[in-house]
Amino acid sequence: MATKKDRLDRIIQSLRKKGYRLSPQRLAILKILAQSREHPSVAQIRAMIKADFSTTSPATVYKNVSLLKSMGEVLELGFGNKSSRYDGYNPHPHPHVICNGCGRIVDPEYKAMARLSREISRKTGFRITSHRLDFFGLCSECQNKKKQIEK
Amino acid sequence: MATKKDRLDRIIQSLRKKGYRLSPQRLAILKILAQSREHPSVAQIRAMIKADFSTTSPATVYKNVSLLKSMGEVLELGFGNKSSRYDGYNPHPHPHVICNGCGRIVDPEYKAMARLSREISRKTGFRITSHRLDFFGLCSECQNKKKQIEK
DNA sequence: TTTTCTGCAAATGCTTTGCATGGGA
DNA sequence: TCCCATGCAAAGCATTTGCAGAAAA
Repeated sequence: MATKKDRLDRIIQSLRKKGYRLSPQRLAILKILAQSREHPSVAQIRAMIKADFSTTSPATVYKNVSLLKSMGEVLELGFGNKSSRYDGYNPHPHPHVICNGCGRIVDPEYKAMARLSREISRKTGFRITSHRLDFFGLCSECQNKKKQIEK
Repeated sequence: MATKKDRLDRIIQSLRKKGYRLSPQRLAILKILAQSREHPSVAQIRAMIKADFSTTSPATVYKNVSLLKSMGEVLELGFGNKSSRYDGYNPHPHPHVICNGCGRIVDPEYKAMARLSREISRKTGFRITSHRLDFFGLCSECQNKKKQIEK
């Protein structure tokens, strides 16, 4: 599947065009964000590159994530207390389903948000520019684990 | 309209039943949360009671909000960076429309979330227990202010 | 060589916790 | 009187910022 590589290349071109450099650390972070569907946190990104770059600081990861966010190449999913998760695979607003057990985040199929957004705009008078739709619950694995414990 | 008072009384009864006390500060915080539709932050609540209780600490407001949250009487709207906003008027999940200009939060009418939630559950295998739907944009007043500036 | 990037440490901002004092019931 | 609640101060955490040295281009 060429899509993932295309996405990575696109971001790399965009960085080059704007005069940013491609350090090995930046490239590693970039690959994770552009190619994984895991919606990783900064700590998770840091853990994933630890084998190759053991001294990479949280600050470096934060700075790179912020840069990509400001370029519109990464979507931040902030939560009240827990740390933010990042989506560089699909950086445009879309629904997320979040497991309260294991913390995994998946993308369900759902296409009707644009229509709903227009409806809300009409009802409230707001000019709506973005949205956020999250569902919280237990994934099937965590449901099973819970059943095991209850036995 | 008796609804607002009813809601306040209901919470007061619930607190009494559980052995919690009704300090004047707690009552003031409670009134704001149960009766206003402003979705205030802790800082805003503190500002609103300042005239009557000038020495009330943030900790006290946080403790009261947390207590009401744990009783299911207040809904917390957490954001990534900004401070949380609280809804004690309608503590059950419902859509919010948030102005990026002035920070106001309003409740649009929308009833179809239960159906959507079931659809997502079927598609993903999650057992969904809660959700969050936010729209971001500019309220009509902030749209007008923006136009004034652009002239 | 120039300028950006990294990574340490310090700073920030919201929220929570600990604890002595105050005050409902 | 008995505990719970308040409010100060300190601690916690995620994130941001400052800066000197490292390293892309």
